[in-house]
Amino acid sequence: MRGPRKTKDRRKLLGRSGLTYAQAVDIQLRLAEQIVTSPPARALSRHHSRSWRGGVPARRDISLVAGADVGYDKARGVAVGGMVLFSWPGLEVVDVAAAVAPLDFPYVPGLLSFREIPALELAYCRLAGRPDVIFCDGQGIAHPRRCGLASHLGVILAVATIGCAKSVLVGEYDEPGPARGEYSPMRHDGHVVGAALRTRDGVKPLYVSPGHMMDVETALELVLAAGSAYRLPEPTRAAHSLVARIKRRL
DNA sequence: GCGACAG
DNA sequence: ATCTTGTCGC
Repeated sequence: MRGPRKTKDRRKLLGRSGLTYAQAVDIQLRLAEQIVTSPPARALSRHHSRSWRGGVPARRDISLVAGADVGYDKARGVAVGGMVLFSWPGLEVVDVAAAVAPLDFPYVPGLLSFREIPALELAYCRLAGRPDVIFCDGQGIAHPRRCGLASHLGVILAVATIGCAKSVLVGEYDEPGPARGEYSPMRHDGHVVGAALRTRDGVKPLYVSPGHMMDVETALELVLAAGSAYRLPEPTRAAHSLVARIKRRL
């Protein structure tokens, strides 16, 4: 017997999660119905409450943001979740939190959230403050069932989220222009589910999609305002390095 | 049946 | 994601 055995049995339990593929899919379908597609406190901000401080757009409805990421320790069979809290729009680190959780769910395309959310939820609870928006490493609604990691996390935590993926899961798009800020919509099933955004000149685009309490335009605006030195927004980048740091200490 | 497939 | 140093390019 050789080659990667597929998880074709939708009735077979996935890892030690106690969930079958079919059950996980049902959960996503229910979560997707709870996704709010408009940004938080929209009436208070929007075009008029915007001001500029240090070149970063400020919004009255956002004073704290967070970056989230997860890393794995295959040997120990655990997932390390990390969250970094930032002031907004100043982008100063306010707090960091990490958590280790058992890795009981396998990596299955389309079901990533079940594998990473346990560690993220725990790290979130350990955070000193409550972010108004969380930048996640993965898809939001740019997902087969409109329930990627960012959407799933946003709904269960009741927090606005944005999916910042390094590669595509689903959706078609035209290559955006080469300059930072240029983007092109990603479509799936006849819907715009996100956008391929050039966060740095001449670099591979970042795939941005709304998670929860978010829309594409606001997501793009916030991602661009959350960093310009690297392809990934600062919050997500900080969370990634935090996780890497924690993993070494194990 | 043949590819594609977040992290 | 993870295994891993140096190296080619702007």
